[in-house]
Amino acid sequence: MQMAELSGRTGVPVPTLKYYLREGLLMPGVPTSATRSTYAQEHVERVRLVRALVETGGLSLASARAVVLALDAPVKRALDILGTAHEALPAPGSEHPESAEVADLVTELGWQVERRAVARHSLSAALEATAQAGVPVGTEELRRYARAAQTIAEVDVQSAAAAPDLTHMLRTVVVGTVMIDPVLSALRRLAQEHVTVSRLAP
Amino acid sequence: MQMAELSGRTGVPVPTLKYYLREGLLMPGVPTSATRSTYAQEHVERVRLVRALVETGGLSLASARAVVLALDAPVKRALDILGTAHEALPAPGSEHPESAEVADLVTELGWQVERRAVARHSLSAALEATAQAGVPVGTEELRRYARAAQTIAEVDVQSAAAAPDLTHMLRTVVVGTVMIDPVLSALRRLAQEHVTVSRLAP
DNA sequence: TGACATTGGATAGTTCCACTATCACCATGG
DNA sequence: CCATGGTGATAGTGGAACTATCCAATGTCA
Repeated sequence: MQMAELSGRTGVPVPTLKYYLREGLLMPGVPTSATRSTYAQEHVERVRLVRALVETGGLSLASARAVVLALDAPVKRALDILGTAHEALPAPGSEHPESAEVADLVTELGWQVERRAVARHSLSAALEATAQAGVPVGTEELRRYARAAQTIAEVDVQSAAAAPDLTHMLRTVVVGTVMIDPVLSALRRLAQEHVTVSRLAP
Repeated sequence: MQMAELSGRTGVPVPTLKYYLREGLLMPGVPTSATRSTYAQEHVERVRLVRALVETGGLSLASARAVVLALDAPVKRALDILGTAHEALPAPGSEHPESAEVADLVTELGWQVERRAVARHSLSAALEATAQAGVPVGTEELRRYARAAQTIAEVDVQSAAAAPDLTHMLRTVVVGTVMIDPVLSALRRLAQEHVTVSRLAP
């Protein structure tokens, strides 16, 4: 397969594929001559992955590149996978200091989370922003959200554990972490409607 | 308070405030002369809300405007609030057709959700994109995510129900729907680490 | 009173991102 | 053998979100 067919199968225009090549989002094909290369199924999958990350996951091209680079790197131990994944993913508010509220939450729930985990900063920043927006999250609500997040994480980890090898496991964790967020967001809105309707019109 | 002080209190530069004024994101102050207006606390709150929606919620300025317009409109019945909120919020993939998988999920869980609810399309699009990214969500996983989403939605609805009046209720629902997503995302990553660590190193 | 800063309103310019177009040159296949 | 399509390089486009400049009118303070 060469460029035109890759374009046809993915729905991405040729100039854009060239751009992705330049930007390191798509690995080069195998050159068959000075001016020709062929591409394989893995290129099709890569392009589809990039588009999914960008369009649905809301990543910038730069973040998408970090993700695919992480996927290409070899994996040593299962324990490293989550760290690699969370490093490769964009962490909004990573420069925000951790709030006491977050520290309390983590210890109170007995969660085993590194003191320097970026997600602590992200959570602090998100809570701060929510308060700035005029609708602060109460302690009790936060606790209930956290418990729901834990059941979600258990599903995540089980799915990842079902992967046949470490490479697939990394892929499941990285891609899942990015792509399931929109799924959860849509499910939440659906559930909001159900809960509201069943309360007001039982 | 005039423009310079509004800028000082919010940390937003004066030219940007003028821009927000032009774009209808910030309501005009009360003019005290041909070339001067004064701003009040509500303006400070509005600016902070807009910045929170844009920076943390990830909304475009256009979406943020739709949100603040919705907040300014009067509310008639509590039942309309969720509809108003979901209309004002951006719905990724709203043009995507609803998949059979989503229809099945909703009926199977007994969720009372309008046939034409946009969240159905958003969910279909998100699931499709996840599959395109090479990590499809299994039926069983989806069901478990959905149940977790329902507990989250119950917290959402309870928080909203605690509002003193319909205006505050609308505010809680709209802002909460946008701003809690990042909170949940961060909680999920924290929980992933906890679950992983307690599995691998019990 | 007069110097100076600030405001509102208008218009134009900048930066970044994600493409998209064009060009010159080359290789293959019918 | 030459039209078709590929390659790499360079340049251009369009949208979003600011940012800068200018102006005349108006406050503020020495």
